[in-house]
Amino acid sequence: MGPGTRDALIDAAAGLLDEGGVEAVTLREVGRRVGVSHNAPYKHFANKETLLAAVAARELQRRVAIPPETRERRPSPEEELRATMHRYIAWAREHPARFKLVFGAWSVDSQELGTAAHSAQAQLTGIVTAAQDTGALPPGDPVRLASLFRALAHGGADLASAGHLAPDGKGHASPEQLIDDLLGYLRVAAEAAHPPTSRSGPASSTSSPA
Amino acid sequence: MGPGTRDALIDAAAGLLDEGGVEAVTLREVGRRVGVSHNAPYKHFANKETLLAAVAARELQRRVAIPPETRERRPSPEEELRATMHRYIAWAREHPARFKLVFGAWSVDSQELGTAAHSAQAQLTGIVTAAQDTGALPPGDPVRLASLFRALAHGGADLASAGHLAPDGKGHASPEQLIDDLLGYLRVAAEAAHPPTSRSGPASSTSSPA
DNA sequence: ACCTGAACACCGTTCAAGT
DNA sequence: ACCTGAACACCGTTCAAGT
Repeated sequence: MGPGTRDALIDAAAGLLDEGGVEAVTLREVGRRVGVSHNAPYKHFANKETLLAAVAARELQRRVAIPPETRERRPSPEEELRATMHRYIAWAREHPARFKLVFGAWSVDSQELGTAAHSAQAQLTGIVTAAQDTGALPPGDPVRLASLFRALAHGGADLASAGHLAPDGKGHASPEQLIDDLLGYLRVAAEAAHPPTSRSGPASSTSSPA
Repeated sequence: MGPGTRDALIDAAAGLLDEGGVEAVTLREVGRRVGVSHNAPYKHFANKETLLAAVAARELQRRVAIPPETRERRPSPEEELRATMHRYIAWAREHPARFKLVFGAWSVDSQELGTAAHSAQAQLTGIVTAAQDTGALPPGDPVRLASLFRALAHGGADLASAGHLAPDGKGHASPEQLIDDLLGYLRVAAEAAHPPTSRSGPASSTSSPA
């Protein structure tokens, strides 16, 4: 069997996606690239949407399971949060078609997609909780705070990729800058919420988990 | 001529867009609804994308020029900003296909689309500046602060419309709540930036324009 | 269990005409 | 100036076969 026709089909679809966007992904061209007939894909996927869902699931799984080497030790949870959001934005900018596919409406509900998304969500929430413990973020529901970052990064990346962020062509506000701005405001808000002058030493000392 | 074939084509395309998303907009079905042949649209638009751009431009123009009656006097610029962002989110939720079309990549660069977008941007920046004057928002570049709100509202609406915001089906964070959260954090940051205890009376007194 | 070839209904777009 | 009808190349999907 060798590489497996199914994986080859997913590979070909992903390649077409990167080259020409989702509308360039054609079952006939996918079959052509793999070297099978134009309807061989129907023996592995129910239809075109199911094949696209498989591409999205693979992309999301790869992103969640980033090799630990590249996740170098960050100096603080706040910097890890910043780096995670910047990575998210860079991914959206470098692979806009994959980004739109993964976060588009999933007509078919793939189990793979759901669990991968949930895993990414949990990972981010963990970083947010750690950043709250160091005083970089204000207290409160970490899931909600994580959603705030995720929505900002998502919207910034989407607007930027469509050219709707900078108003006059000036580099007036990159999505990365917006993330940095939010981190700055939240640090100020966190310090106002529980000032570090209260009783103990430096606020960045490790505290007990929430 | 009556209503004009061109406008009728745009109407039909908008109707199909609302009913079945962008992939339901077909030049042949548009012609069918208007009662002309399947390629009569080519006498009014260069191609399908140009017709879609006209639909997007009309939608954006309508949104920018909201009848002043509905823009009731808000008690403060902060509340006007909140209402503007909530309106944006409600629009995205009620008309997801129009939302995606307007903010998708514009392959054809329509002059109409550009100026309407610029006008919406300027309108939002004005509200932000007013909110800064009342001390509800921290000082700094108002264009950048407006981009922060716009990116958050956009991302929240997009994630919510695709079902990617609430992690467990719980109503854990609506886009509107995220906007409210951001407004709360920015108010705290604004008060920390220039505390109202400095010299003058209540911070909400009208000041000179920026 | 996997693949092929013909076929169907649908598209976007072009072109030669019509009035 | 606006519209029509035929035609072309392309799709997604189905079906009857093949091994």
